[in-house]
Amino acid sequence: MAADRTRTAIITAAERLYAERGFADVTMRDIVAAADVNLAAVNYHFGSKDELIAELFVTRSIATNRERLRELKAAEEAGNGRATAQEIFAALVGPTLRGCLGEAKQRSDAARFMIRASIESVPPIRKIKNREVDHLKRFAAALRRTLPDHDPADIFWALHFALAMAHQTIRDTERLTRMSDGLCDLDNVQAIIDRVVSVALMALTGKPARAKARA
Amino acid sequence: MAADRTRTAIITAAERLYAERGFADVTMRDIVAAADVNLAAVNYHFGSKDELIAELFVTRSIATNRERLRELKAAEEAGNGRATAQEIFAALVGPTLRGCLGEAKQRSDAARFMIRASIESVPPIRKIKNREVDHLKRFAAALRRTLPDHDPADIFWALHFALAMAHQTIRDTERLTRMSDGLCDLDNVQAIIDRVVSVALMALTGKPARAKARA
DNA sequence: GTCTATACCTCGATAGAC
DNA sequence: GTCTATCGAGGTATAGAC
Repeated sequence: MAADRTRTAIITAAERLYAERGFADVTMRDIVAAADVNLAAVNYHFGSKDELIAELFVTRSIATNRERLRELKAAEEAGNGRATAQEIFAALVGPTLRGCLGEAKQRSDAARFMIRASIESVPPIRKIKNREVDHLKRFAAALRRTLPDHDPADIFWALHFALAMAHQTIRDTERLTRMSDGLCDLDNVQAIIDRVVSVALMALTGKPARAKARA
Repeated sequence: MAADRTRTAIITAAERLYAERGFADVTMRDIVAAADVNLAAVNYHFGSKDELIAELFVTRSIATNRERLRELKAAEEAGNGRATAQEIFAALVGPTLRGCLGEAKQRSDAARFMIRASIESVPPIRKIKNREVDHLKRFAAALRRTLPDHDPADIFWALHFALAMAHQTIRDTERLTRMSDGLCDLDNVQAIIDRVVSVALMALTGKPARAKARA
């Protein structure tokens, strides 16, 4: 239990510092100072700096992925086993976008940490993302159930593009704001989700999205 | 001239090593050993490791941006001052995708370096990318000339999405391949450009792209 | 099993000789 | 311009206290 306290203190301090200052600027000595523990405690509990970062990222990723699957299941149950393509894309990009965009003031350390992870793409996190494939295959499978006549390759491309748009929007919020001189509204998260989903749908079907597929 | 030789040797060796092994695994001592120069030479000629990386990236970026603008101008001249939206998007994403995708064996160090830069997004390179805004505004301006009745915000969103799709395709080639079990063809670069452009167009106009706007 | 003090090694940077 | 020597910072490893 004393062990738990130290471990938790490290996790909390590390997530906060990385969220605030990014991965490049935070050293292990910074973290242990903030957590008020000994330098060697990080290696004892996590093995290495990279494994600490990996654990932080995995914890938050699991939460996001769970929320994605929850939305997917809910849509499938509401549709008697078939979600609409629109709902599937929304389940994929909605949780991430809702977590990372919106009013900056009230953002949690967890949300800001995930934004950093997206922007800075440090080696331990890259390795984990490469294993995200199985999770994505579930959304591909859902789309194939809904659109059995579609070319499977087009389905994968559409998923790939949906993720691309969502992640780049999180990553390059600032560039989009500056390029558009503030014209692109990045506070209305639902509007952004709708936009990404609608483009992903068009990528898939070659047609503009109908406003509402099901009430 | 002796100075030039040293400087060039460092640049060549650094680009090759970064291309081969990524930024995280290559130290300055690796670079100077490969270039057969003294350790202090890097700091003398470039100031710091980060400035060396920045110079490598800027050099290659300028080449890409020049090619983008060349394509844009060519299309505008062919269209008497107005390029089609299709041509504008193609000018934006074509040079990058042609440089970074396609047959892996014949990829130059320069191309592989740019792929690494895209994937690993190391601090000095992030800083430079943030100044890319002026370049993008030229493409926004071209689109506004071609589509004067469109909502400007939609134009910026479409440009943002086009870049997102292109960069993610370069960055996550492997994930897309694995997710689709090899079904998505990443060797046919022109087909990928067409796909990205067509989705960007739909994002902009809300309609599927016509096959050829102008012969 | 948990934690601490401390030493080690690699890396980027720099001062000063040539 | 180039080189040697060395410094400080950062991540890691270990020996031993509790």
